[in-house]
Amino acid sequence: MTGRHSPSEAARRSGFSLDTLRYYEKIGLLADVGRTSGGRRVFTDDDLSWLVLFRCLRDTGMPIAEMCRYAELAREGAHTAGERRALLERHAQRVEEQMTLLQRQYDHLREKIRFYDRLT
Amino acid sequence: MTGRHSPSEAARRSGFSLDTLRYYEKIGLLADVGRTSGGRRVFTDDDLSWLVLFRCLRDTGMPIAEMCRYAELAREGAHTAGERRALLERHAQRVEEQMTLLQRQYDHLREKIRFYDRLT
DNA sequence: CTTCAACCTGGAGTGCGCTCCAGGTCAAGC
DNA sequence: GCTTGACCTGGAGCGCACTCCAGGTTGAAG
Repeated sequence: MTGRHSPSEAARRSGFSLDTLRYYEKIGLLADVGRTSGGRRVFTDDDLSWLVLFRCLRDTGMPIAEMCRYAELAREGAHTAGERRALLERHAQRVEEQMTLLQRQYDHLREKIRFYDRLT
Repeated sequence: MTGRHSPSEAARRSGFSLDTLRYYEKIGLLADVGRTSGGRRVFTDDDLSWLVLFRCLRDTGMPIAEMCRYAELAREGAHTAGERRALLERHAQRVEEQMTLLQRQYDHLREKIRFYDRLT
């Protein structure tokens, strides 16, 4: 149940590269990653969940500094839950704006393509 | 009718900074920008249309190199219209994928926020 | 026991897209 | 004529998020 995953598996399942996983650990985004006796990383299911969240946040354009802030809050304990929620909510609102803009510019783009179609 | 616009106006209307406008000219994205006798840039309505298009392409994540390619094709004349259309179509398809991913990750994010709501 | 792919570390390098700066020029309003 | 703010050039610098590298270690399979 409590799965133990190799670096390459964590990379495959999260969509991050091995270098990125190491980088995320180095900057303190991913803390306390376990090791085998030989020094190799072991990712728990919990680590995997964090990576999936990071994937979500990165894909929606959150800067790494803000993900660090979120992770830090989580490490501070349950009493930061409100602040964490607020951070995510603010981000979600930015994403909504981003989606609106993207849709609008996509429409412009399609319009432009139709212009070429009328040309032929 | 054939408007002549100052750099600051072009910046305001396109959403690019003055430095970015100069940069776009330097790399050849925006070609043949007019000058006053004193050496100041004068942007035509046509230049403005290009800037609006670049704004659209940038907002949808097209790399500058690809915008250069597009602009170059346009300069080559009408016989490149098909290739230009294809370039925009490929880009539009990438944007669609981007929108799908963004929507999916936004849903995850909202789910995560609901998790905090159930906590209180 | 050997092999070899996966993994390790610290640190340097990369690509992108601007952004800033110094040191000057231009032109509209007083 | 003077001031002042917008503008000019060439080139350096920056922030972000990785990505790559050298040189070494580990551990499962045969």
